[in-house]
Amino acid sequence: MTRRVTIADIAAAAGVSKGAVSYALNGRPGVSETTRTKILAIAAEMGFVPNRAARSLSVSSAQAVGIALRRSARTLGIEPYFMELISGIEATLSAGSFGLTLQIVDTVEAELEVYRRWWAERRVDGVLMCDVGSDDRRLDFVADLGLPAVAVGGPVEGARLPAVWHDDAAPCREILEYLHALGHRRIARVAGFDHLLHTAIRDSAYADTAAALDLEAMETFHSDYTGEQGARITRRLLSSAKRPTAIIFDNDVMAVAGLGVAHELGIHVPHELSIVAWDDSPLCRLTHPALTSLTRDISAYGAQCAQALLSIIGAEPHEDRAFSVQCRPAQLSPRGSTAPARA
Amino acid sequence: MTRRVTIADIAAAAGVSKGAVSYALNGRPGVSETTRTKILAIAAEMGFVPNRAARSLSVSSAQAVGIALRRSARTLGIEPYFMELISGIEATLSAGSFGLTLQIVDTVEAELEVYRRWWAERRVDGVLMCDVGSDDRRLDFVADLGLPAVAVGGPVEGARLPAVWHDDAAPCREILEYLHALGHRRIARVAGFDHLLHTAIRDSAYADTAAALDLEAMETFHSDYTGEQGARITRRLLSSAKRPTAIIFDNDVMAVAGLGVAHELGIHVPHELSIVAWDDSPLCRLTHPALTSLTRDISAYGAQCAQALLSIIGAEPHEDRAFSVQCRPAQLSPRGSTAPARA
DNA sequence: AGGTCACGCTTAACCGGGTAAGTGACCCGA
DNA sequence: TCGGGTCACTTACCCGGTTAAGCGTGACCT
Repeated sequence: MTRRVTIADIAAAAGVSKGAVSYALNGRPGVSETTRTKILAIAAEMGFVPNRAARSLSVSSAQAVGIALRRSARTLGIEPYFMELISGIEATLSAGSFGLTLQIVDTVEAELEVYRRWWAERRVDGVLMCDVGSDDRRLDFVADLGLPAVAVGGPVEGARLPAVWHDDAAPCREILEYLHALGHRRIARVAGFDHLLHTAIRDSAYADTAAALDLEAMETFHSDYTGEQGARITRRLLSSAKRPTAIIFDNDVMAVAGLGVAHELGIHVPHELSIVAWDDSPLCRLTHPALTSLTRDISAYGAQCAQALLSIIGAEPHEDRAFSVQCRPAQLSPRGSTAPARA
Repeated sequence: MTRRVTIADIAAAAGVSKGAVSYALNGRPGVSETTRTKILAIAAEMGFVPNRAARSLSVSSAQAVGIALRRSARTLGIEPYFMELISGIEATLSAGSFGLTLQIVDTVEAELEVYRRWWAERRVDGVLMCDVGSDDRRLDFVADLGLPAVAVGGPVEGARLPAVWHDDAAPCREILEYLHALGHRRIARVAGFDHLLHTAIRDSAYADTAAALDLEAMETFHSDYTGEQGARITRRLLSSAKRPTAIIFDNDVMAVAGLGVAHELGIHVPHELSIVAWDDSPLCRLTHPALTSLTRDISAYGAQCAQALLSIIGAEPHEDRAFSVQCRPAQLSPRGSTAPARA
C-alpha cells in the first residue's frame, strides 16, 4: 500500500509547481494547453484523486448533503417510501459527485442538533428535510442557521425555504369520486400522523369532497403508519354495526395490514370491502387481490428534491432556480381491491 | 449569520495560543487544569465545533464509514432488511460520532470504483460490504486497496477481511425438521440469488438435512428476491400435479407474494399449504395468516458489523479485536402459516 | 549555587489543495 | 527602443486544526 499521490507528486513528476498542477486539473486558465495535457496525463497515470478534506478546507464545501430521518427503524424498514426516495436522491447526487450522509434520529431536538453539528463541522453543504409538519420548528431553525435546505413535502407557507411537493388534494378528490361512482356511501380513512403537513392537506381535501357528495359517512382515523395500528383500526371499523364498504389507507403498509384483517374476519375483498392505498410500492402488487393505489414516482421525486438542493447550494447551473417545485400529482391505479359496492 | 468560530478565535479570547487550545480541547497534557477549564468554558460559550475537513486533513481520518448497496431501488425499498441493517449500523456509528455515507450502485465495477474513490479521497475510513457472494471479487479488491472493510455475511474462507455472520445452516435444519414433524413430505424452497454466499450455505444445509429425513421431495428454485419472481415460482409450484404441502421462502417479500398466490388459487394456508419465511420483518405479521418465520435481530446485526469496522479502523478500544464475529443464529417463530400436513 | 527536570505554554511547521500576487519572457505598437 | 500588455508559470500564503520542538520558569536535589 503506497502513499497517496498528491498534487506535489504530480508537480515533481511534471517538473512544474503545485500551482500549475492545480490550474491544469481544474481547467482554469494559467497554463498552456501543452502543459495541461502533460499534467493531466501524468495525473491519470499516477492515479491521482484529490483529497476531499484538503479541497473542502480550502474551498469550504463538503461536496455532500445530509438527510436525517426521524422515524423508528421498523417504520423505516417496512415503508418502501424512504428507500425509494433515498435511491432517487442518491442517483442525482452521485451524478453531481456529491456524497449522501445519512443519520437516523429519535427526536426533533436530536434532529436539530444534527443539523447544527453538520453545518458547524461543514460536513454537509445542505440538507433535505422529510416529513414536513404543519408547523415545523425545523424550517425556521435551518433558515436561521443559514444551512441550505429543501423541504421534501409542502407547500410551506411563508417559506424561507424552498419545497418540493405535489398536490395531495386532487388525488383525494379522485379517490373519493371513484369510490362514489362505484356506489360506496360509507367510506372510512386510516390516515397517517396527524401532525404531518400532507395529512392535514388530505384531511381537508377529503372533508371538502365528502361534503359535496351524498355520502352517508366519511370518517378519518389517525395512526402512526405502522401495520399494527392499521390493523387495529381496520379491525375496529370492520367489527362495527354499520361497517364501511370502502377504506382508504394513507400508506401501503397499513393497507396490506387492513387487507389481512379483512381476510381474518372473512370479509371478502373487493366484493364486501374495497381498499385503496396511497403510495404504490411493489407491496401493493404482492397481495391478493392486488391493491388499488395511488401511484407516484418516488425515485423521481427524490431526484427532484436533490436537484433543488444542489441548485440552491449553487453546484448546479441555476437557470431555473425556482423557489418551490411542484411535481406531478399521484395517479390512481385501479386494481383488484376495489369493486362496486353491494346493494 | 456570523463567521464560524475557529480555535484561533478561542485562542484570542482566552489569551493563549492555538496550540494550547487544541491541547485543551482534546484532553491532552500540555495545559494546566485551570487554563483547560477556562478554554473549555470559552469554547462552549462561543459554540465552537471543530471543522471536520481541517481535522481530517491533519489527522487523516474522515470520521465516516461508507456503504455501497448494489440492489435496485425497488428491491431496496421493499426489503425491510436493508433499512433495519442501516439503522443498526447508524446507531453504533453515531454513538462513536462517525458519519455514514451511502451510495447506491448498479454493477460490481461501479461498486469497486466507489470504493477506490472513497478511499483515495479519504472520504471514508472504512466500508461495510453487503451481499457477500461465494467468490467475491470485492474482498480481494478492498484488501489490496488497504481499505478497512468488514463483510456483512460470511464466513469468508481464507479471508483477508473480517466478517460478521451467523450460522445459516442450523436454522435450515430447524425449519426442515419442524416441517417434517408436522408431517410434510413434499417441501419446496424459493431461494434468493444463487451467487450469494448464504444462499449456497442454505442450499447445502437443506440438501444435507433432507437426505437424512424421509422426504418425498425437496426442491429449490433460485430467484431474485422480488415479489414478482416469488409469485411466479409459487404459481408454478402450486399448479403442478404433485404440489408441495409446504414452501420455504428465503425472504419475507417472496413469502408474502407466495401467500397472495395461494389465496389467488384458492389454496388455504395453512390447511393446504404451509409457508415459512426468512427474515422476520413486520411484514410477516401484516398478513393473514401471519407468517411463520425465522427471526433475527437485524438492527443488532448491523450494530455488530459497525462495531467490528470501528474496531479495525482503530477508533474503538480494541480489547476484543476478534477477526470474525459470529452472531446468534435466527430463531424459528411459528405463527399461523404453518400447520400439520393433511393426510 | 549549580545542575536537572517537569511543567505550561508558544512557535512553527505540517496536512493537501486553492488562488492572489508576483515574475520573467515574449510580442506588439508607437 | 522603450512602455505596455499578455501569457505561462512560480511563489507564497490561505483554509483550520494537530503536534513536534523550543523555551522560560520554578521546584527539587546534591
